[in-house]
Amino acid sequence: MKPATLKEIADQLGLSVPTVSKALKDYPDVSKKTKGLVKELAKTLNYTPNAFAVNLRTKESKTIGLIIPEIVHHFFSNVIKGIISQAEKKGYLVIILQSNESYDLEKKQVELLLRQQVDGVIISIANETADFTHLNDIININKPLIMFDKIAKIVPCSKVIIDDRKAAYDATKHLIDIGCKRIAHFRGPLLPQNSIDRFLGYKKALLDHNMQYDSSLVYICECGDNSFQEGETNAKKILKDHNNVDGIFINTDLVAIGALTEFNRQGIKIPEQISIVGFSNWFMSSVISPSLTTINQPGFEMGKIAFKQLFKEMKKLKKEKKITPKTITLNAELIQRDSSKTNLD
Amino acid sequence: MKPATLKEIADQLGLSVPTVSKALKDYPDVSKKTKGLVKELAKTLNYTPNAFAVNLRTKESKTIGLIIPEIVHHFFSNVIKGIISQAEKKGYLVIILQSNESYDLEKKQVELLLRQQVDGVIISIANETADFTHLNDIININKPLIMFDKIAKIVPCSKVIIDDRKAAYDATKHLIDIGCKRIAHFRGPLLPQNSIDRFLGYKKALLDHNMQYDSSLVYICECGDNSFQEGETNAKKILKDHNNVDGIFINTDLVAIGALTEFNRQGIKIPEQISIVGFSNWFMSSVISPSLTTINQPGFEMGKIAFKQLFKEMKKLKKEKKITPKTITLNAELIQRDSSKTNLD
DNA sequence: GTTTTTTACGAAAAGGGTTTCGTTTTCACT
DNA sequence: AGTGAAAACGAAACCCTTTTCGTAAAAAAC
Repeated sequence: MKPATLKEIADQLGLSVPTVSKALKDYPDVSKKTKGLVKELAKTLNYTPNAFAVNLRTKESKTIGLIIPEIVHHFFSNVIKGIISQAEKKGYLVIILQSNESYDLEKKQVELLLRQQVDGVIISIANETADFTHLNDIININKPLIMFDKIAKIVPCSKVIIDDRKAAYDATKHLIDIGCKRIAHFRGPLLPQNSIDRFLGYKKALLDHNMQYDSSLVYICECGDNSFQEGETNAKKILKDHNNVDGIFINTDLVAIGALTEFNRQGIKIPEQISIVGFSNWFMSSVISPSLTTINQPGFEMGKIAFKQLFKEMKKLKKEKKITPKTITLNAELIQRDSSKTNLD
Repeated sequence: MKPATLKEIADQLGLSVPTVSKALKDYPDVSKKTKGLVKELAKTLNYTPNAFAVNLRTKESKTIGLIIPEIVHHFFSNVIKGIISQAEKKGYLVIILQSNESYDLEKKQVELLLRQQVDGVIISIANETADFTHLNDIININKPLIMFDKIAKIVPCSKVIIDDRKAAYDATKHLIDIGCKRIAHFRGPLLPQNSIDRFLGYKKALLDHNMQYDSSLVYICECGDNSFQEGETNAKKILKDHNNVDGIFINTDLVAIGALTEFNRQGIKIPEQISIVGFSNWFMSSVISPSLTTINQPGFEMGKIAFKQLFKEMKKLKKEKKITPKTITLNAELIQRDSSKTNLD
């Protein structure tokens, strides 16, 4: 059951290969009669063009690459879903790779994707990544690159993000509004832009409302594989070190849920004694008890928009040489739940 | 910055294209001196072979396809991770598509993958899928196919599964062992083999232990996008219809968590009044309260093994024509947590 | 010094399609 | 009948690499 080729169709009809090719693609210089014959035979032979040959000629693979730090992750899997759904509509397939938050892996994977001649790349960079030559390589061979969520400002490509600083500001302000007097922050790693921005938003909200910023109230989490445990650990630490904390803004939901679990275990009342606000709105957060106040990070939409932008740029690069990078900022709203009910009423 | 080709290297060194090609691949009929020159220039020009041309020649894409019903899903994202991690080791890339539990989409996606000439396919079929010609098509063009989790027994390909019937039997027996007298079952849709098997395991456990099987205690869930809501709905129903139920075995964790949430809301004590056992061991299940007793379904490992089997078959099909399908059954253990503590002590 | 073997390279075909350009055929118009 | 244009097709080049096979030059054997 070998797939049929143009040559076979041509031979059977006494035509040449180019004519058959053109007939199938409705070129104007093929007669209607011939087109009919060709298309009919193509159908009965179940002809599909050999993608390898087409790719070689057209220099397009109709495939894009996606690199993310972690697949088993509510936010990222939503992004994947958004990208795939949109890509499918436009006839593109998506190759997914996982960097495991490792710079070395990320670099290798970019090379892999370029070798496989993907038409474009979408990436959320690893926490470790501080050197961006592998990303600039993509841009230099004139392939479009889109960064989302964890981006690097220096890299001259389009980006899809939320306003992390504002969202963090809102989250912290919410804690202030409900009466928290001493607000801690579990921040993410030092490098990623989004964890920096969330920290800055937290800090600014404090200062804007005449509250003291105390660096000893800021705990760092790796936010990697064992985020949940980090939440538990830091919850223990904070109870020991700062028993007067009455609010915590936490960099990501999974850590927040870990902390919440530990507080529950120790009999600390949430939100009466400590209010908690997470970040990302994992599905889980609506289900645990108490349910978690958090920032909704629209993963599915980010994925869709990231692909749409990539598609635009792929199209544009066929005609022109340069594209002007664009940064798209999506809205991220606070979702108020039980972990931060006001104690002022 | 166009990538270098063999021709460019050949021209610069005054050699022919075939010689350069052979030099890079250490053919014995190229002198050491020439090899040295070629490899050096290849490095400075940053040569990488054009994948399109290689694919066309070798008829391999070093790419496999993966079709799953839903990406935002703890079990499936773990499978994806397992497959990708293993594929990367062997130099394969993975194209992921999502069927959304739709037969039509699944069919189209198989066609897409075949057109893109993937070297093999791994699939967990949609709930809707009852016709398997699209899958047999893959086998007929002599490409290896692996089914996992949601399989179809009729399709002559290798499969990676757990023993759903035994696992369900164990889950139900656990409920019997801790003293439940009237055990309900929230089952999955009617078609998928695994939801049938789980139902049969439930039934057999009842009969083996002299308990009456009552079909009115079996509720059907679609287990699709709104599994959680289905859990809530069915929990409400069962409270109205059968207020003497004291144990439920539920087809999947997400539904179980929905039910649990509803019971919590209505003040039903878990496990004192009703014991619950889920299926799959989502991460969430260990975190909610009470934590959920469940069956651990090893997604990551299933993914790894599925790819390993696919790899074996891809290798084998290069030499021989036929492969003999193999079914690999993994172990799935009961994880006992708080939603089913014994009330017999 | 001639024959045989080995070494080192290149020509050519193949893989399957796309696209440009030229050629033949057909038809319309004077 | 003669000219010009339009219609319908095919030759050839191209995309880049791989592999078989043939050949020339160099080395070894007699």
